[in-house]
Amino acid sequence: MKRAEEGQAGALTMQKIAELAGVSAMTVSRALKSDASISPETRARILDIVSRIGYVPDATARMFASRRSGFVAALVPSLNNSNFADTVRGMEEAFGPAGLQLLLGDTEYSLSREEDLISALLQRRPEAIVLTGGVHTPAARQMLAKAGIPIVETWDLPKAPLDHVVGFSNEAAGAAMVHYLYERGRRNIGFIGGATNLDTRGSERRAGYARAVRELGLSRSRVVTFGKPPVTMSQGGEALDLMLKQWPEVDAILCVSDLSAFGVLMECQRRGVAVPQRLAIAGFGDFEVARCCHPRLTTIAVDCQGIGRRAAEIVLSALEAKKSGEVLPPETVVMPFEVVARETV
Amino acid sequence: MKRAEEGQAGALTMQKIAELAGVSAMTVSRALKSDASISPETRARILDIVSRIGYVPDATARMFASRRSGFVAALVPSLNNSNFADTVRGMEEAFGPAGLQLLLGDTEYSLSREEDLISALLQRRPEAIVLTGGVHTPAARQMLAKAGIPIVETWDLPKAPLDHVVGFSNEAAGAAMVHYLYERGRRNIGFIGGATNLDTRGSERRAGYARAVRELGLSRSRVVTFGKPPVTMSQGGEALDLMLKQWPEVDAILCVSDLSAFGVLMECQRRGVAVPQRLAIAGFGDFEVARCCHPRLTTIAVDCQGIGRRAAEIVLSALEAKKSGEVLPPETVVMPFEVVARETV
DNA sequence: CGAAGCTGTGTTAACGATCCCATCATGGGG
DNA sequence: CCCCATGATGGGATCGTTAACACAGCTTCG
Repeated sequence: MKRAEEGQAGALTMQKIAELAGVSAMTVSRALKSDASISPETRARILDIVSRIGYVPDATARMFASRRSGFVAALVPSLNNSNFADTVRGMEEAFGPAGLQLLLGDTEYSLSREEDLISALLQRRPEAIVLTGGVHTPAARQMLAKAGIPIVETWDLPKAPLDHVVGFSNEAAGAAMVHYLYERGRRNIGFIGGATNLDTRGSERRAGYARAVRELGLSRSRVVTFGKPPVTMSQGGEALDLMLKQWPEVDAILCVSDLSAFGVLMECQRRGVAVPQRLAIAGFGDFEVARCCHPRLTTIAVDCQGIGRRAAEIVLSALEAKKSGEVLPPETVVMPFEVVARETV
Repeated sequence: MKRAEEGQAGALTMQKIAELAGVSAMTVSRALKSDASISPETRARILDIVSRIGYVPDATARMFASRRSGFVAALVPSLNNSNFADTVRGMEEAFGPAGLQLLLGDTEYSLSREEDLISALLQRRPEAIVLTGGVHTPAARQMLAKAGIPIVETWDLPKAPLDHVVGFSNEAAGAAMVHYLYERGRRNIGFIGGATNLDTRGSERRAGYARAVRELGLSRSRVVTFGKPPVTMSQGGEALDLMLKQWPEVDAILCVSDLSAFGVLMECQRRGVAVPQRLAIAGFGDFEVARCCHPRLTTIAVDCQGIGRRAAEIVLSALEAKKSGEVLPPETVVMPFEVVARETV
């Protein structure tokens, strides 16, 4: 019964096509590959039959026979974040045409969840894996090393990379924004970010803030941490309250992301705090909301999609090299970031 | 060389484990399944060896041998949209524990891209497929019917469902918001949405708007369409300009999503248009930005994550039924939506 | 003109797990 | 004491495709 239904599709196999075309299964297989040696006439005849009868090759069997899964695993802290979604899109753009399927995992900013996902995804024998960030559990590092596939860490510049890297220095970005605020005359600069170190990129930005404040000889650092990542817009607003209570003299706030910066901005409007006259606000990530809100948010722009695209290109060339037995030496691509001056500073 | 590296992991097979444990490969297989008939001692001994030596079963081979892929395909119009990202998260929460891996595809609001993705994903022999919306190309419908797997269409209530449905009436939602605006005394209500019919949910909402305007006997409908989906925040602002030029008397605007509504709101602030006194604004989707902006956006809330979770539950029960040869009758789950009154109306 | 190389195709043997059935103990009931 | 049900394990066959090699028929070139 169930068999019969599936029979239509399930029974269709290369062998059947081969019989219809009067060739061997192998020839059908060759007809479906672009680079195989087969006469144009035979290929045309087979492809015609294939399309007319609606045969779809079984990718599972192909993977199994060729020992190539056609998968690339990618882990992001959150899919519900336009920056990472852009990176995923960049990867898809490059992997799709190459016939590679992206296996996505959402770590929810948790290293242990990352470890679980790595172990689960490795069962699928991906041909490469793209990670976000440079911090992983020891078990995860071990599994990855043992997997023997190209690895790309993104969005960060790890001290001890596992393999390839496509990222930028979040620490430098944080410092750069402090310098920008300083240039614009701000002297009492605060920082709002997450309460944990789970978002390592956020922690790096905070470290950059602290370094710059020290370097510039500003009297003290004013840091309000709030909530687990991802830090929400609303939490930005709540953090502003704490910030103003503790350091009423603060005249500029650097936020871990545009989302929290937006929350701060809206809370300022509710309280009648003049932005940027009384308080300057800076974000990170150049989210759409930062370009559109009023006043427009000064922020740091990164080419998120470019990170994904570059990561994918590295994976593709590593896989290409692997065909001829080579192993590409680890490569680190440093992506630029840019302070985007708008209206909140 | 390359072989040698992979040798560590690649050479490990059930046969090896079986030899080490002094049993047959079949017994190792049983030890790794939870419901197989095997003695507790044997299982414990095998599992001990497995974990000590770090053997990871090859999911590809398992898929192939058991004719079960462990995949569920899911197509969304855009990953970079918090509503759909939430739906994906809802699915992941339900599929993960069930050992199913989500294969995600991003249709970019294009039916032909959806068709391509369906054809590509079907090669992976997913056990079920979750789609967004109820409109698909004829070729796509045919492929899906032929695949003989459970299908769930989400985020809409298709007239002719392919199989199961978890959605709500976008048309009714659009109409409901018009009625709400009417109750609040607005009589000159406009609509801002995308210029194409690619976003079928958006088109439905517009249809609901048009119907409600007619029903309420409002003099005319005022529709500004702008850009391809996804309609951005900035496009909302630009559309406001067109709206005010064409119909200066408009006193309320219903937007296809919170993102465009937010763009409208910000543009109002730049122009000094008082919201809601002079102009009421309503959005759709209850995005975080709607909850956090100032003034807070009146919108329509849907349980996006719940849609994903319910869709996954239906898939799981359909797969469960399939084991015993049954085919579940098509089920339609209507999710509620709710007008969330805030400060822009 | 024969050796060598190329092209197009077929044959065979995997790939690594699971399925189905057979087999062998073991123990309880007649 | 024997028979049969039950539980635990093993032995092949098998899933659909591709890799590797074989080979026939041509062309090319010394």
